[in-house]
Amino acid sequence: MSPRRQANRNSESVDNYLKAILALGGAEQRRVTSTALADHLGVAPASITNMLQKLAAAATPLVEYERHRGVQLSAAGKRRALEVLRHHRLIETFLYEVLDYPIEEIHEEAERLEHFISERFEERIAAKLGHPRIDPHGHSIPTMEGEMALQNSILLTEIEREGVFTIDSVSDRDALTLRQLKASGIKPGARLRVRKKTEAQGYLVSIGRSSAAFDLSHEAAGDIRLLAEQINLRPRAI
Amino acid sequence: MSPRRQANRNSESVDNYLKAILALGGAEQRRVTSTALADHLGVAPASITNMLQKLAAAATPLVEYERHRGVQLSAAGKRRALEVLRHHRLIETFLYEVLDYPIEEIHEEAERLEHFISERFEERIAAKLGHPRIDPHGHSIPTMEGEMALQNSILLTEIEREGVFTIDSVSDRDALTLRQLKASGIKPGARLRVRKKTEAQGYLVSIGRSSAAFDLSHEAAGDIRLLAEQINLRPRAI
DNA sequence: CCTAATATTTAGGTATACCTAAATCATCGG
DNA sequence: CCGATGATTTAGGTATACCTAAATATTAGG
Repeated sequence: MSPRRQANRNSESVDNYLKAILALGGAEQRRVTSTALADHLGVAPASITNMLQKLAAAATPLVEYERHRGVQLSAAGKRRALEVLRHHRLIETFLYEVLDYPIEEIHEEAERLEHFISERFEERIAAKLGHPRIDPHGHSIPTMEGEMALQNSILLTEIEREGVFTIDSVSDRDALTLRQLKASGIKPGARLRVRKKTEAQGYLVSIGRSSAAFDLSHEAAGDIRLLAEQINLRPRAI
Repeated sequence: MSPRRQANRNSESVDNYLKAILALGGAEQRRVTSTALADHLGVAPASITNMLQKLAAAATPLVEYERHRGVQLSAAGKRRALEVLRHHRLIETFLYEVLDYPIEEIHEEAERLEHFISERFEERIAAKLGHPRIDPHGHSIPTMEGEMALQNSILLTEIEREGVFTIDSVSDRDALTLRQLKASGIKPGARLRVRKKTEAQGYLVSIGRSSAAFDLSHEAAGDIRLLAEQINLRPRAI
């Protein structure tokens, strides 16, 4: 009857800090600055400092933190961050595959629910989906053991030469952008021809075999990753 | 990016107060005392008073409250309470039907998730389930418009005469009790023969056509409701 | 009708997770 | 190498939702 949750579970806020540190630190687990976290989480820098001090001082510290030197996840923190990320991506896959959500709506729902589902729920939806390794955005889903496949892909914004690529993933950062990209046929697995950079740091691209080209803003291009292995480079720069 | 939720949504705590007032006030919406709420929610009586004052003083009050005279839901409070109850029962049905949860585990999971699902999630699982009106415990599910069918059933503990009854619902109040009742074949739709009251306010009953009788504690009997229409009364008291 | 027991409320305190304003630290350019 | 700028932290404050202890209101029994 008590409204309290299990004492061993982190709060939603703590989960979000851990996820943010994981995301901003990248695969190499770089130290993350307070400012970057403040930006990412939409919280005042002073609040970040407070929370990091608390997370570092806990009985089992979730982060390693030194004043003015940024923060990294501890083993326990990384474990939880990956668990929440697994929840997020499994829920997204479930909403898309089982509940027929439009792809641009799965992120927001998963963002809320990821903190509250039980181990059993996680296990059941994973089983229902056949233990998927990739979510509908093309992102890899960490395993139950906290392993995550490295993303062998590069950002569209890092492309220096014209060519034809396979789209690896499209970020769920912004629902509107995602909806627009979907409408243009830009989704994981699709073929993308990069024609040239536009004056405003954007890209002129076309999809599949179509020759109809359109512009991608720099921001939208930053949401698109291309499969590194299948890159078909052309000799001249764009 | 902000960790905050929509400002118009109640907190988990508020939802739980509203649900408790709905449950304790019964179909007739009787006034509910602070003590009853304190008991039900596992919270100190002083905390109840505090919360009720806040709920009553809100811009759109969720309850009507007078010092020392108990509390009732306002129209807005009742609307939200029924929405949360609908969420609870739809989620329970979904966990049971789609995710193959054992019945004694659906309550706890639904209790957490009911506060966090969106309208879209609610609508999608309802559609997937064919807009069910009864949950796996035999409880009726409020409609999207906030209508709930009256339960035309009586508590086993109110039975005064021996007879054969159809089980209408079995409460999800306690997972252990529910598991034990399930193991004895006590579930909605089953036939229950009530033989006699035992010395300790319990009941001697048997299931289906079986003549094997067993004891139900008074507490367990309080979790079982019997279909009022189909009651087959015997002439003598038990 | 009055008092004792019980129910309820008031008062004051805690932890979480935010905030703003002010102070301090780090680093880069001259 | 030293000060200005920007990054970060400290200090002090807010709201939510709980708590305990003390005060007060209600009700029921004699």
